[in-house]
Amino acid sequence: MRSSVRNTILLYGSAMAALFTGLKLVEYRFLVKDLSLEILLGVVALVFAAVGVWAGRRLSRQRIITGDPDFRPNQQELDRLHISRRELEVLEMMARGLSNKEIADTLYISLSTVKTHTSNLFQKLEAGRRTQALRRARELGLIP
Amino acid sequence: MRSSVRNTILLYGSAMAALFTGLKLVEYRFLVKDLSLEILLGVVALVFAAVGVWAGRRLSRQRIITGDPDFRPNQQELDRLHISRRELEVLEMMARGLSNKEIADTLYISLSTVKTHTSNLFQKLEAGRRTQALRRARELGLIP
DNA sequence: GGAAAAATCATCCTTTCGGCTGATGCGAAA
DNA sequence: TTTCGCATCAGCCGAAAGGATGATTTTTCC
Repeated sequence: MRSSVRNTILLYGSAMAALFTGLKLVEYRFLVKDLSLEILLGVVALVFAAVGVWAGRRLSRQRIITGDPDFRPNQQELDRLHISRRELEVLEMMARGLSNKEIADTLYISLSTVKTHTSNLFQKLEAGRRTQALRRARELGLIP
Repeated sequence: MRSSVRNTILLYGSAMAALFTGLKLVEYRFLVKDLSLEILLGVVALVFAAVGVWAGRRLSRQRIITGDPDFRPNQQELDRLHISRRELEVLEMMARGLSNKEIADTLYISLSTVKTHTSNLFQKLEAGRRTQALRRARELGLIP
């Protein structure tokens, strides 16, 4: 697991533990009667669930559908050019008009990583900028 | 005629007149025998012809073929969006992967003018960057 | 288990892009 | 003659893109 992801999980785990401990202390210290134990646990459960959903999505980094479900990239050209699965994902995002930052946010990776992928793509497609890369990718049948 | 174009023609005209006058002076002053009059006139003719070709292209600013001779842009959409002839030309250049500077050099206009056209195109196509504009233009059938 | 490929991330720097604002001239139509 | 659309041009500024260089970790395959 990438260090930044691990750090994020550790950070959130610690934060959750601190929050839970704090709530427990509040419960013991003041013994608030109209806020029952069930409600407290419900709040904690909600917060944990939300964080879990976010962490789960980040860990899985599911592939975003490009919007043309019937299109299949030319596997032969992909193999010939040695375009990896991740590079193709970034290429599809570019084809949708996304900026590098938007691609990073969508795929839950850093801006630096996106720039590495786009730079590698430019080399493989013999392009110097994204409009050229997209034109060539379409000619080769890599994107719709 | 734009002031910059007029200035260019005046500049070249003056330069040509000065060159011709200078050659005439050289001819009278030294009477170089091994360089006949015919050769001098030939050199002058070549220079003038080259400049004339360049000036002629610049004045006419002929439309550059995009490379898909069978494609016809959707005239209905062009009219509906009020995309002018020049804006369409710039759009086609963008679709070929050219930078703004390259478009300016190709169409013999300034970088500022290209930026004005691309900005207007973005507004009409409801895009914020050229990859979005190109995607939308293709969807509307404005470019191949 | 080890090697290679893939994926990830960072930093620095230059160039390009794009928004904003402002401007002038030409040609056609009213 | 005036108005309007189009084409042209400029400058400033911040953001984004892209090249170069370097690095570590994970995944895959032998």
